[in-house]
Amino acid sequence: MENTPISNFLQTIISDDLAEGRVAEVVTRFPPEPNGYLHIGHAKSISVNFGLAQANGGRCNLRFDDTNPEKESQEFIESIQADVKWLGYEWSGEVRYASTYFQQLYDWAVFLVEQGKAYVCDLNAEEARLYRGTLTEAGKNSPSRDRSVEENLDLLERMRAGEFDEGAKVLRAKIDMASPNMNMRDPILYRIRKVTHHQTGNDWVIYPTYDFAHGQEDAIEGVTHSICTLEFEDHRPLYDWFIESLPVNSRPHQYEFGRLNPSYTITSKRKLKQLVDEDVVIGWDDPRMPTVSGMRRRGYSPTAIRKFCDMIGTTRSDGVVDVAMLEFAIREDLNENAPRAMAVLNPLKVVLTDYPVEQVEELVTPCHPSREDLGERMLPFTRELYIDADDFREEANKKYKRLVLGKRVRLRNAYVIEADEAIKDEAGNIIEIHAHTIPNTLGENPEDGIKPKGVIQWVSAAHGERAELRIYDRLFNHESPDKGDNDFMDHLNPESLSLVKAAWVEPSLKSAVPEQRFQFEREGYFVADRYDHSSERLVFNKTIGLRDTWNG
RNA sequence: UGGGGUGUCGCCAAGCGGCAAGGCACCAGGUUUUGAUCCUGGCAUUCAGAGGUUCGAAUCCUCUCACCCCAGCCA
Repeated sequence: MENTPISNFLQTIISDDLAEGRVAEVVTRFPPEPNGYLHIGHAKSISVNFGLAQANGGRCNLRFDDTNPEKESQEFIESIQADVKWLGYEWSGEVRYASTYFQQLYDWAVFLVEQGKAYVCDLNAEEARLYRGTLTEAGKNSPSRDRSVEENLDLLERMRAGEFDEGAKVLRAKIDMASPNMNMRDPILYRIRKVTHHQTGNDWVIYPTYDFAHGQEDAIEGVTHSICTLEFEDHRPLYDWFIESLPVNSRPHQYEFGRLNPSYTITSKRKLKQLVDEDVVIGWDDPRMPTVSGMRRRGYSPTAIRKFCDMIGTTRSDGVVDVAMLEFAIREDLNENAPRAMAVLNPLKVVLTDYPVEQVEELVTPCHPSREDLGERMLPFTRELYIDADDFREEANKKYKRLVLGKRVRLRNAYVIEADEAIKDEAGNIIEIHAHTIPNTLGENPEDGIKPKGVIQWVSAAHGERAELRIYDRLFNHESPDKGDNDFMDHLNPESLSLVKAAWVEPSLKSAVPEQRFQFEREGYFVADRYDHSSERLVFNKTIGLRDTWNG
């Protein structure tokens, strides 16, 4: 992958550290907890961490922060690895797990106890909350705070041995219950959880908390720049406290950046899970989901997602990014790289009355207007065709550039035709158009000088293929669905999915393979569904429409 | 109201004492067998606000205001 030059506050810090010799090699890490699928916000974190390592000749680890077995699973571990790979990144060495450091972490906990810097606390969760104080009032010391080192050592060992019930005891750091930073009020290092861990099985009944684990994991791996989001800023003093209190063999530093908030979307794992659990969407990889796997199924490319992350930059300010930028990124990639094809979503039959009944012309057409390397495909042209019902009107003003009775239009990549008659049923609905071709207009303008004003797509009625088209729109119709008093469930877009069960598409599409992307001309970008599409059943998902500046 | 942060065009974002990059969006033209693409031009006398320092401030100082995060044995 190309090393695009990055310029942001993190790169500045790294450049200085390298220049001053504070670090010899840049080591970062992407540390997801395997308790859900990756979403666009994670994609940004991945882009930041892997991107910085790449740009500075360093390395980036993939490390599962699996310190809370209750919420985690192997399913998520696998999906996360697949997503990172799909995005085009390669982690350094083997996949890491916080759980492989559990023994080291425990040894360090013992060390803190021996130093008189940690103690076993008997307060239950409710009591601990009361003792913690509030944002404006100092907390009170736990009655367990002054236990002897010997007693603490004994109790900790027995916690590990499973002698106590869940919640009965915790190990806490002895720092300062009056600290204005809540994280420093004797934070919890270990809690008792008698559950099977997806990696370590039943080896442990006590598990380290994020705070006690994260910085030490970084130190063990030699991470130099531990990059996370802004909400962890208050944890940095604690992160440093552990690193300075423990005999670790490297000195990582934590830096924070502002998390990504795209408009019209939510990125809370809890809320995304709710959408899945309540069947609002069909799963984590529903094409409407802002998950990496959802965007993949929707037709977004890794290139576009990475481009988007580069476009929005990395800063410490917290804002809402217009999804139009994401849409721009995917259009830019697909405009350049997606082969063109024709599809008719709302079919209206056209009979070319002057065209021989049995005749079939094989029109060889480029797959892309400027990319010759994308090849050609064959378009069969016949007497009966389908065009989109929206592309015909009995009468219209001059702004309308499609087919009108008595007027001409260009059939894309084929002839100019002129509409003669609209055939209607008893109810007055137009069911068929009779038209005729203008001679010698294949690749040429009409000889009489009367040029058609517009161009429309078409599919041969005799050769077209039926296809199911899934038309997606944004999942929410509110710019910030979950900000302030908003209940995101109140802002679901009822039209986020509409099915076109029987569109007509050009025959070349029969050979499309799952995940192949196309531009259906004048309609938008579509991708053959990753799971449901086959040559026997054509299924395409709409990724994004073409930019539309026509307000008529 | 304790602590930690952030405030530069509708949105994102450069800028780090010398006189406001860029992208998205938008608007106006041009090209065009996709009302797409592409091309050209427009789009902050002003940097949350008020004072101050300075020949000179978005950049330094002071105060004010707004918004975000923190009281999980979640991460």
